[in-house]
Order: sequence, then structure tokens, then C-alpha cells
Amino acid sequence: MPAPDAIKAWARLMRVSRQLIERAEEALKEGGLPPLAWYDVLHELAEAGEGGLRPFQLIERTLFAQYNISRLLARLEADGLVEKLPVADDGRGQTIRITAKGRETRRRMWAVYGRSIAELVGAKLSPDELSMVSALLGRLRHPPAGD
Amino acid sequence: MPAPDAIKAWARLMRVSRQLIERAEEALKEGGLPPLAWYDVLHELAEAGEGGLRPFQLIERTLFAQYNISRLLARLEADGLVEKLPVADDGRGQTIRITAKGRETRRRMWAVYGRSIAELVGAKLSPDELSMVSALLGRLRHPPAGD
DNA sequence: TCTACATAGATGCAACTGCATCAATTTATC
DNA sequence: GATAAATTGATGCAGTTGCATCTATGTAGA
Repeated sequence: MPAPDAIKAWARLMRVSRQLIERAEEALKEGGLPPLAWYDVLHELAEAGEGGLRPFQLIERTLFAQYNISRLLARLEADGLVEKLPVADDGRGQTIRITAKGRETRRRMWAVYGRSIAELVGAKLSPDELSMVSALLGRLRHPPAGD
Repeated sequence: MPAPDAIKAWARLMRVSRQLIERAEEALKEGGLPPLAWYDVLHELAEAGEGGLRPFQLIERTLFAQYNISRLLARLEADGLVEKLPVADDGRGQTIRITAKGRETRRRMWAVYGRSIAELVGAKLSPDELSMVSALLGRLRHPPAGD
């Protein structure tokens, strides 16, 4: 039903993303570091700064499922990488803040993860091609991204 | 460490692929159909025809882990979608062949999956852009694909 | 205010994944 | 041909995910 061009692009997207994720996970594992999902959360929290983020904000940003974030945060807390603070004006919620140890872990992960990105993507395409990829994929996003 | 362009392309790739997979899985689930992974295997087996495929060939084609294929095939067999045949010249192995019911399931899955591809990708980019995506992603593959 | 409804987050249970390892062959080496 | 090494596929166990549901709190409407 879809055009052959669309099927091919879809297939490439599926296989390449799977392959790249696997490579990046592998590199982290070899470095004795936590999986990619931890990085995503630590990254968002690091960017958020001292104010931290509510779990539901992490869900919006990372696209992880609610129960997934809930348990991931429990593991991160157990490892001392984040802390859960009660939030003043909403008794249901909590604010998640990254700890110093969390920042350190994120830094060590980035040393490996960043290298993977550089090798797997940065070294394979020219700057022009990279921004072309970003632009085209941005159109596939929901909602579409213009840049 | 990687260039900002590379990071952005990577981030887009990660998020878009996650999002698209989720949408496609969702559509299948709503149709009361099995998950994407089943389609991948049934598709390969349907293309292989009566000769079938060895599990290790499926691993090469789909990039699933060995234990994953092993158990997925057990489920497919339990559902009567594939059959396992002993292979003459190799006592260790087996040949997996899709059944009529398997072909039928694949067809019903494609009706939904194909529509997802058309909507999520085919409708978002022009034919030129689609082949551009395929070409660029092909370069990220290992080994790189030329076309 | 009382009741209904919505939202934030956690959790029991079943299914699935990842890891390590196993058993059964086949292939290579001597 | 005998022994070691490699390959094929399965599986026990622990950790994770998905689903449904639950508790607790907040919000809206009569």
C-alpha cells in the first residue's frame, strides 16, 4: 500500500536505528556503564539544573512510558544518582534532581556515548549531510520540526 | 566530543525511530495483531518461500539476538504460523517454513503496518526526499549501503 | 461542602529480554 | 580416526517491560 520508496526509507530507519542503538549500548556496557536510558534521564535532569524536573516532564521529554520512568527513577535513586524532593504546591508529585554523583556518572557516560556518536554518525556523513538528515527526520516527527 | 550537527542528527534518529515504532506497534495492537517483531520474521520467511530459512539466517537478516529468535520461533510455532523441519545435512539445525496461516497473518498485519508506513513516512516526504533518507541512512549502516 | 472526575506516581503480575551456559552436532587439526 | 574447536539452537535465571490497576492528591460542578 505505501510507495516502495516509503517502504525502503522505513526499513532503513528501522534497521539503522536498531543497529546504532545496539552499538552504543555495547560500548557503554564494555565501559562498565549503565544503559542509554539512564543517560537520557540524567541528561534531561542535568539540563534542568537545580530546579529539577517532575517525573511527568521527564516522560514528555524522553518519550518513555510512565511506569518505565517510575521504575527507572527508583533505580537511579537507589544508586544515588538522583534525589526525590517533595513539591510544595502539589502533594501528589515530586521533583527529581540530579546529584553530584549523577552528574559525574553522566560525564563518564558521555565520554563513551559521545565517542560512539562521533564514530557512528559524525564520521560517516559530512556536515551538510548531517543537517540534511536532521531536517528530513524532523519532518517525520510528531509534531514536525521545522529546522 | 562529536560535532553538534552529529549530535543533533543522532538525537533525531533516536527519537523519531522510537516514536515511529511506538505508533506502528500501537496500530497493530489496536487491530488485535501481533507485534512488529513477528512481522519481520514472517516477512523474511514469506520471501524465502517453500525452502524456508535456518534460524541463523533469520538472525542475520533481522538483527535479532539469537535467544530472541529462538523464543520468537517457539511462539510462532505454538501459534501455528511457522513449522520447524529437520534439515538433512546438518543434524544440529532446522529449517523454518511459514505456514498458510502464517502467510495469512502476515497479510493481515501488512494491511495495518503498511498503512502506518504510508501515513507516518510516505505522506510526510516527497519521493525525492524519501530516497534521500534511504541513501543517507544507508551510509550509516554497517556495512554501508551504496544505493 | 460533597461528590464526581482528573492527574501524579507506584505496583502486582505476566510476558519478554539479556546473559550465561548448555547439549548436540559439525568441522578442523593432528 | 581421535581429539579439540567451532557452530547451531535451547534454556535457567535475573532483570526489565507492558498492562492494568491502585492510592493519593488535586480540580470542577452541583
